[in-house]
Amino acid sequence: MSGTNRRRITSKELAKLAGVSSATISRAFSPDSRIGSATRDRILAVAREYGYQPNAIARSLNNQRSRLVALVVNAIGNPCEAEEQQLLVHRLQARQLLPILLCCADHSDRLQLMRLASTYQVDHVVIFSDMVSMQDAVDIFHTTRPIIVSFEPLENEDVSNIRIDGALGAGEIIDKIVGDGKKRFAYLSGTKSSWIDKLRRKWFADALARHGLSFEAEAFGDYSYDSGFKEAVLLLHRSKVDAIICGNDVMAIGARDAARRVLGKNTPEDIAIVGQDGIAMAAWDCNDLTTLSLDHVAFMDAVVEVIERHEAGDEGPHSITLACTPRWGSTA
Amino acid sequence: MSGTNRRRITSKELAKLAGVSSATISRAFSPDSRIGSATRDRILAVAREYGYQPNAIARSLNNQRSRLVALVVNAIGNPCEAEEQQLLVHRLQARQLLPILLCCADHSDRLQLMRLASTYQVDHVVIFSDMVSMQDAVDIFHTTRPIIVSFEPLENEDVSNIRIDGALGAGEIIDKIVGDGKKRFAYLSGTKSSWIDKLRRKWFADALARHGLSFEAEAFGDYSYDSGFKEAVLLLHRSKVDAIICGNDVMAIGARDAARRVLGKNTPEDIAIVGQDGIAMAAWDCNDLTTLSLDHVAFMDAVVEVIERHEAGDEGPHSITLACTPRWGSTA
DNA sequence: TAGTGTTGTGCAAACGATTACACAAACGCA
DNA sequence: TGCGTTTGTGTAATCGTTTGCACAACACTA
Repeated sequence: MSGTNRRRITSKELAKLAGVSSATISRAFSPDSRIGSATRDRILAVAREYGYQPNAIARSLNNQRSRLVALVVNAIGNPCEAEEQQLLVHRLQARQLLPILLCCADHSDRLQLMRLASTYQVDHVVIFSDMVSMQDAVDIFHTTRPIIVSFEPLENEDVSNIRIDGALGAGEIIDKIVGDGKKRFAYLSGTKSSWIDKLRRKWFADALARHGLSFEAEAFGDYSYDSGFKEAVLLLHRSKVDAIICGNDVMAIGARDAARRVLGKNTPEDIAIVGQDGIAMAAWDCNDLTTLSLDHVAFMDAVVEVIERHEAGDEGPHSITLACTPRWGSTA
Repeated sequence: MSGTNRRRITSKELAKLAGVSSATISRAFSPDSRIGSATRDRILAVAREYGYQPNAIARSLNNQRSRLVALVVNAIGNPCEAEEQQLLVHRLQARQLLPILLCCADHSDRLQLMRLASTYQVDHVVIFSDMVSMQDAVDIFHTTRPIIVSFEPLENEDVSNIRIDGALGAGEIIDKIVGDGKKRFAYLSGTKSSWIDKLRRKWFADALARHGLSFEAEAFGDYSYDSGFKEAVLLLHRSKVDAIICGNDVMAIGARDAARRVLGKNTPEDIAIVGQDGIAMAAWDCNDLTTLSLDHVAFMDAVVEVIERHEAGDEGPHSITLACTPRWGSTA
């Protein structure tokens, strides 16, 4: 049991040791199957002694269920995704499902990566990344119904989705800032290409429109602190805005630091700064960010609920909508 | 090709369609195997047409290599681990290895989780978590030689390891702080049980000893901002320390906020605060933390190097040591 | 032209489990 | 006692690949 035995013992070998057939070994490890309880106990004892565990690969081949889940994400380093992934991974583990992580950073070949994962016959696929197209996901994982995290109703009826809607929350935030006397807004995007980012921007743009306002300036970062900092400096040098809505919290913190350090502007008096995501860090004393926040726990609960329905055989497609709500901090 | 076909086509079926045997299909997908290039091209064309990809589960069963890697971590939410994992996942993906994430947060049954992963016949195991004992890891993954990230030379000769040594760097930091006139030090631990934390503490304690000093106070958090904040408040209320060494950067930021907000003490004049890890956030303008920093890129390069040696058949065990160096910020 | 490689392909046996089917033993009941 | 049911176990097929072996076709060489 202790020490390294290079080879793992197989059910057939264990069968010989326990004086039964390999079928009986298998039954000893399946909770509800016809087997004498004395036999099962004996087998489990012998199995423990020799460190036997059924080979999940062989089992998957036979069952046609791998109990693997592909998680397609942009980046782990991004705190927002990290928080969500943490929650999701725990929920999966509790259900004896193992997550395979696919990280779609810019340089990697996302499609090839997804194809590779799909050859492992994953039982479920959760797409968090807005860098892969829905159609690609459906094509590549054509045996599982993917679960897509989206920000608008989907026209494709082959995917289940979790939809996130921040229109109302964005409205509340804009109302407050306009009420405080700010008039000149800028939007600092997370990426140029992301359709998620475009939608988030639209929530705020629509809210501004109701006040007869619109974004006077735009900038594009990459969701990182550094890009938030740099773009905010450029933005504030070239236009006289008094409010910046940022694509995520991390960029908002960067923008806040830039305003304070480079231009000597304080929040919320001189300039209002708003984030999006509602990561834990936003609530830290040194940040205390006003942000359009998503309840990550509810979010991941929703994902797991859809997974469970799929597991139960009800492939839907299912759709769940979650609303974002403001977190009021001292930056706006 | 587009649209959802529930069932995946098998090599035998494709063989029929292409007018060859399934063995030939297999050979078409193995880079160097005896097969006519005309046949291969034809098969690949037909395969593309029907969306065929060899089943990795079946292949793994036959090959005895799954190309799966188990990553045993404490938590993804922790920025330090997230940064490292991000780097590692990319490197694995580039080598067509897929990571399975095992998250050892407090409540989950770590051993059962590792046993589950081991049934998937993972080719490699990387243990980042100090919540699992080395012996458990070796026992459970007895067919692969685990790679352990450790902070001291290991006596167990069955594991490869990456050893992290911060003794020198800690010395530099302590020298500087003592040189600045500070005399009363506290250590704010990440956890009570972690042996990693104990070793990190020792680096600083040894350095203090060379100045004839020692830690006057201790506190225990859980590596989170909130715990850093809370414990620092308690610590500063019950003792008159003028320097706090923290178990990680996030706690250091919490402690800094607590000192500033609750007690009105500024760094580095009133109190010196030091972190450990060297996460990206430490360098943000709003933090500018002095911290004992590890080069995460070099760290993950080392992990991958060991994996590659194992893949090449040289199971070592291998050991690589990395040193931590100070990052000088404005908090100490 | 016969002899020797070399190439390309198919057959069939693994890989390590699960499970439908068959069958013997044990049991319940009239 | 005899029949029907339940219980426990074994046999063998199956899941979808890979690969050693055999063999035919072809290309060289002498």
